[in-house]
Amino acid sequence: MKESNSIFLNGLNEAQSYAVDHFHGPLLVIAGAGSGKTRALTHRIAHLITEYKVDPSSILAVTFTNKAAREMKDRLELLLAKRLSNISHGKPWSTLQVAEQRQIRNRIYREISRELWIGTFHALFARLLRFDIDKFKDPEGLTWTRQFSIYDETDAQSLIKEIVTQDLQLDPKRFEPKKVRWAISNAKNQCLLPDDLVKNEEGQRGRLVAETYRLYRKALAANNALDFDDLLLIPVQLLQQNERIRSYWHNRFKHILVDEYQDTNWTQYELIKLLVTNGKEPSSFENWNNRSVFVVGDADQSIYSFRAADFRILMGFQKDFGKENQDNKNESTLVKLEENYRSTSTILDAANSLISNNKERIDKILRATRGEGEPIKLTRCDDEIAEAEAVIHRLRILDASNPELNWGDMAILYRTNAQSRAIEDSLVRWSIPYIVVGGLRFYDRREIKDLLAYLRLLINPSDSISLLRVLNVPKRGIGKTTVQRLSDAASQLKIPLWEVVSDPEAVRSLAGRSAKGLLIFSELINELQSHLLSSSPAELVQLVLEKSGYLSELIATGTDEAEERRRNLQELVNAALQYQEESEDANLEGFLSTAALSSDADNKDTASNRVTLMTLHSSKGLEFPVVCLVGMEQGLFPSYRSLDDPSSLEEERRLCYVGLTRAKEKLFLFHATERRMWGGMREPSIASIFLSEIPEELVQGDIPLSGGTTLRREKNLDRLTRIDRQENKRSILNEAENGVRRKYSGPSPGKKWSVNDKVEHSSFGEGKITHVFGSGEKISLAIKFAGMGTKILDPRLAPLKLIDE
DNA sequence: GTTCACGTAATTTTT
DNA sequence: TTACGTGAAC
Repeated sequence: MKESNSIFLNGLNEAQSYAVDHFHGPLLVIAGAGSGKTRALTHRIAHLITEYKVDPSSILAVTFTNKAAREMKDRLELLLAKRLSNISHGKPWSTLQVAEQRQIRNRIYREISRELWIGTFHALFARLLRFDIDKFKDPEGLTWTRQFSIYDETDAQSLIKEIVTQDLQLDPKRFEPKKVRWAISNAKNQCLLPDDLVKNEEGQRGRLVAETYRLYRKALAANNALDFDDLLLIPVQLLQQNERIRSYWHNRFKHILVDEYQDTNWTQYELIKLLVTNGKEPSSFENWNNRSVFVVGDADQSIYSFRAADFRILMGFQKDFGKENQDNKNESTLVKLEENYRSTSTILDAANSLISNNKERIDKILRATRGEGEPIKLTRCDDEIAEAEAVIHRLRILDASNPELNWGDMAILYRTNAQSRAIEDSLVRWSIPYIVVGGLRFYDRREIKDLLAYLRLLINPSDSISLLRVLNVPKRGIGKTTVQRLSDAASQLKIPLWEVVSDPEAVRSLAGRSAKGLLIFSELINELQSHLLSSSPAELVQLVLEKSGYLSELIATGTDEAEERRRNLQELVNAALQYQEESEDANLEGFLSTAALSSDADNKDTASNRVTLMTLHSSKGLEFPVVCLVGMEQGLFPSYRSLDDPSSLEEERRLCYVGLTRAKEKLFLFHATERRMWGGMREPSIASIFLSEIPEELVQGDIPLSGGTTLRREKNLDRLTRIDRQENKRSILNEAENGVRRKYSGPSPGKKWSVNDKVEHSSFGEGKITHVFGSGEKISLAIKFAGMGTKILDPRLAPLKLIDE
């Protein structure tokens, strides 16, 4: 069946090759950071199609982000195009004319990539539901149609708030909608229904959460809407209850690949199981002919347990799927990719050492394939402003002294989004181009959400959340009291709000003087609906913009802000056009799904040469030659919520591991001794425990930098600093040398604390100093206490005594 | 019905 | 420090 010497096995190491060539049955690939995981995935798909003659439409590949999906598609297309170029033109891809290349790409698209299902769990199963949700039979009789809306977090929360205040008549201050929403989301991600929650939950509060969950589900159905979690949970229920549909998808998807398997939750796991075994117990599932499930992950990079991900699913993979099969066929179900092609050995040693402090993990190491590189540099700063300046200082030195490095090669990573602000200020001051990933999503801008709400309402008039959003936008003189009266009527009659709004009789009798606006509105919607079948998504966006009066209102306002909004809306038309180009059967439902499920990180264009700012979470799967990791402080990273919970602390440590392993060449760590949390309050902070878990010999320490006070004075000298920037690069380099020299010229006055000293703490007992951070006034110590682990303490405050030997 | 001003709460991480 | 929700004035 298989031709030997597949070109897709060339250039792979033994483990990668084994993974790519695996055909029948389950396989778990433990893939450390930078071990060529995406390479294995794309080569495998190409190999399955070309060597094992697998039909592309029977392949399902699940990624964690849309961006990863796109990258996988692109790389796969290129692999296949190169092969086809050799076969059909007899020459390498790079020597082909542009027209020939395009011709090949088109052919690959038509015959292969169009057929593949590659995407996130949410996107793929939303697609499945667009086929089959009308066949779903809910035990409580709830129904949805294929035109369902997808609610984002805000929509979901307002629905829950309505239930809490209106239906349950509870005080939203005591029974917070946000927390309830979180509890419900958690339940859904563990495959639990309201009834399961009733059984599990003890006490008043738990029962209220379960009741809210039940009502929320009912409300979603009434709006013909699903939240993100439903996109996974409803398919599970549907596949469990409907044997015909289950068999169809089971027979269709013969080869399933899951990336970032450590971050799957139990609902996603259930989906995989249903598709792979057609609902049978996985351990007794035998029929692996021409069928595989191939999961790739790294338990050390599991960072989404707050979203109900559970890396024990990864740890249990071998036990779950076909243990007997393994014995019968003498086939191993595990392969480890441990050779790292990304980072210097210094960076890897640091990461390996850090992660070895975790107890719960699969044993695995990263073997370096590259040179030692430079030491990691650690900088202590006075506060977050000084920290930002120190980071920028670093980047400027690099820019000046390494011609091959571009701004686009550098990334600044942080624990929380709020930390970006101080850094952005500094970047602006030094006129360094940058991009913040993961801030406000394009699709979350007010004007965009307004327009999308119109579109959602057009295809799904039951969607009252969308209706309420646009009913009086732009202003039509429809106020709160009118809306309340109409809503009351709708809920008494148990019909969607739209049916009241669109009934002229009802409007006249209920609305009084806002009747006119309401009539205009329902006429508008009716007219727009008449274009639904004949117009493309982009045309519909344009139509809504014009006919609703949204555009003319913005033009009339004439402010800069209105102009910005107008531009964004134009961008939405472009987004719709792009969607139409990219998808075969473009329709409005599809466009709205794409909009709902896209994230800011997906839109990051790697082409532009800018410094990247993002959270550690969004950095997963990426790599940069230069990485700056800021805010390495107890309470910030690790987050204060994890400080007294060992398993959350382990998750924070994994997050740190992810951060460190993003760096290819140069890694810089920063922490501040004082940080403005919110408002004007400054809070002292001590170095992160993670810093003490990186071997000291890999780190070149502390360059003292001028503090916040000096910088604030400098703000007035903005012009001067700009001039400074124009100066030749040597001055910047001198500055750097000075910085380093300062470190060595000033021996620490707090000399009495040094590494390996034995100390006694009044409550922790005897310990040994493993790290000294800073010096003089700003000193803190990492001390390893017997049986207590390592603590970071400020010796000026902590009851510590030096023990002489 | 609309607008504006004031008070209060918030900071983990995201499909 | 900002962003949001509430309430009272227009």
